[in-house]
Parts: sequence; C-alpha cells; structure tokens
Amino acid sequence: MRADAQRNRDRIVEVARALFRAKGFDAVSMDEVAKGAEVGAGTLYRHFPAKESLYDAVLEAWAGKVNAAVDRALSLDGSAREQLLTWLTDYAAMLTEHKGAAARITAALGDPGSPFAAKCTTYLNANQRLIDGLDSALRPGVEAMQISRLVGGMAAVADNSELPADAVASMLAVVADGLLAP
Amino acid sequence: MRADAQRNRDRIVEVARALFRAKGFDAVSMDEVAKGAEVGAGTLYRHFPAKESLYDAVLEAWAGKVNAAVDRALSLDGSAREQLLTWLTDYAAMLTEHKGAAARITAALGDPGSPFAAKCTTYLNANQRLIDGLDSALRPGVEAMQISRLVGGMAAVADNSELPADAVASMLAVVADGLLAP
DNA sequence: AACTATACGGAGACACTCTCCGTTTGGCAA
DNA sequence: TTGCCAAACGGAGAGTGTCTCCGTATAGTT
Repeated sequence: MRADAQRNRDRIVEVARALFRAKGFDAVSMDEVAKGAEVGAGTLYRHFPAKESLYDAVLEAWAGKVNAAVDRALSLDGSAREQLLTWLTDYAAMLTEHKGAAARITAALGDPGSPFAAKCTTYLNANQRLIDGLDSALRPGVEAMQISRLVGGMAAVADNSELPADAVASMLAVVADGLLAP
Repeated sequence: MRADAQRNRDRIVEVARALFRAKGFDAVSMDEVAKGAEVGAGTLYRHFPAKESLYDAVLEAWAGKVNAAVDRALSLDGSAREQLLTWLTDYAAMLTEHKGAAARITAALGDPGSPFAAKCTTYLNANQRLIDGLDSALRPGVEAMQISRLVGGMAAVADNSELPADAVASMLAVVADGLLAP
C-alpha cells in the first residue's frame, strides 16, 4: 500500500472509532467520517466498501479482549456459577461497549459472508472453551452458538434500551441459572 | 371521518399488512405502500404520521391475542414449568410473526412516547398476570419487565437469524429454567 | 526527469422518509 | 338539485443517507 493510502486509512479508522463510540452506528454518516478524516467519499469507500466494513475495522483490536476474558473467568477461584456469571457479564459488557455492535454481531453469527464473520468465530470459540472448561457443571447439550445468541440477545436489548448495569445483571443471572445443570 | 378517507385508510392498512408480512419492516418502503394502495404519499402520511405508526396499525388486532395466550397457559393442566414454557413459546411466536416486530416492540418497552406504547403495556400486564398466576414457583424478585425483555431479546435474535423452531425452543428452555425458583 | 500504477476527491445517481400546498370531492344546508 | 366549504387528496420536491464513477493528482520506480 502506498504511504499516503496508509496514512488516510489510519486516519479514517481513528476518526470513525471516535464517532461510533460517541454516537452509535446508525447516527454516524459516512460523509461525516470522510469530512472528519479530510478525505473524499471515494477514498473512504475504496478503503471500506461498506459502512459495516468500516465498523468491523473499528472493532478490530477489541475482539482480542474476548479470549482474555474467558481465560480470566475460567481461572477464577470460585464456583462454576461464579465463573459463568463473570464471563457472561464481561461478554455482555464488551458487546455493549460500542452502541449497535451487539445486535449486528449477533445477527451475523450464522452468516459466513458478513464482514463480522471473523469476530463471530472468535466469539463462538470463546464460548466453546468456556463450555469445555466448565464441563459437567452446565446442562447437557448446551452449545456455543446457543450461549452466544442468549447473551447477544440480552446485550442487544440492554444496548437499545440503555439499561443500567443492575438490570442487565439480573437478566444474566436468569440466563446463567438456566445454563447450569438442573 | 369522511367515507373516502375511511376507505383509503382501510386499504392502506390491508396493503401494508401484506407487504410487512412478506418482506419485514425495513424492506418495505412507504412509496411502495402508497403505490399499492393507490394513494399519494401525502394521503398515506396524513393517516399515519410515521412509518412506525403504520406498523402499529398493522399489528393492531394481533396484540389482543396476547391475553388469550396467557389465559391458555395458566389454565393448562401441568407443572409450573410447562405453563411457563407454553407461555414463553406462544409469546415468542407472536413476536416473530411479523418480521422486525420483536426488536421494535422490545426496544419500545420503556418508552411511553413510542407508537407501540399501548402494545407494551398489554405485554407487561400479561407477564404480570403470569407472575401472579405462577406465584411462588418463580424465583423471587422476578418482574414483568424482565421477562418481557428476556423473551423479546430471544425473539429478536430468532427473527434476525431466521432460526428454526427447535433452536428457539432450546433457548427458551434455558430462560424458563432460569426463571423458576432454584 | 519521465513514467505509470496507485490513490484521490467530489459531483451526482439512487433510494428513503416525510412535508407543503394547490386541487378535488364528500356531505350537508338551502 | 344546487352550491358551498371543510376535509381529504396527490405528487413534486426538500432533506438526508449510502455508494459509484471518472477525471485528476501523486508516490515510487526507472
């Protein structure tokens, strides 16, 4: 990539990150990003062929936190319920960190063609590692996809309605108890 | 209301119902509805000041089914778990009957200014009746809003990803077990 | 210094929601 | 029946998005 192209790309992602964090996916226009990064619309769209691709680039580093979170939960010195709840809470928090991300990523869970496909795989693997780690404490037949959807759905609701942390926690507690073996 | 206005309104709702059912909220344009009902855009917007108001009108009758469903569940001859699961399943099925409805209604749950406010109240009341009916079988402190959000979130995920019935059922089973007393 | 692949910018095509306002019409009163 | 006017109509177009096209500029190489 040419040096000017790299510079522009970096600046675009930086500006977009700030805007998305402040206003959420829908409320940010591509024009706004282009103006902020001082590039033309054409340049913006050559780097990121769709708005979702730009969003994906913005979330890049953040996806790496997922594995750290599952490690942390599994290494926790507590009951299976505590470990599970820790992970679910962290997981939901990461999904709601950027407004609009939870619904988008959860919707993409089964779609290999989505710009978020790589992130979905990361998530599913993390949940699988959790299932393996908690082993027999979970109800039989629980799958990674199921947990991803359950928590993704809760995170999307929390995000949409801007719920306080305790409302989210009480919903996650219900999900956690449901996931543990009867 | 003048007779021609009534006729137009009825035709608009009828056309919109068919379109929304077939394509979902986002994929239907107001122009399309106007063309289909053979009215101008101005007429459409006089009857329904926003697209969501039209959607609300389309869902009108359907909201009445909610109370019937909660009655059915409570009068069921079975365990509390069976009653709860029956209701959650019916509830989720009603939310996913129209593409896009689950996410919209769930997002409106705490917003009295939404066009869906009346429907939200109906839902919340239905869940409250369920809580009263099941009484001590549920975990302490469960609220109607909580159940509405939990199931609304699941329904939204199911709707977005077009999940098969058994995938939805397995998620609802987790939620149901979580809601029952430990 | 010349050359070319690469990248740039911004006008504008296209799709949407929603508004404004001149025109038409249903329903009533004389 | 006729005349009136409040109520209703229709559609052009304002405003706001996403994304494309293509003539122009420039980085990096020879």
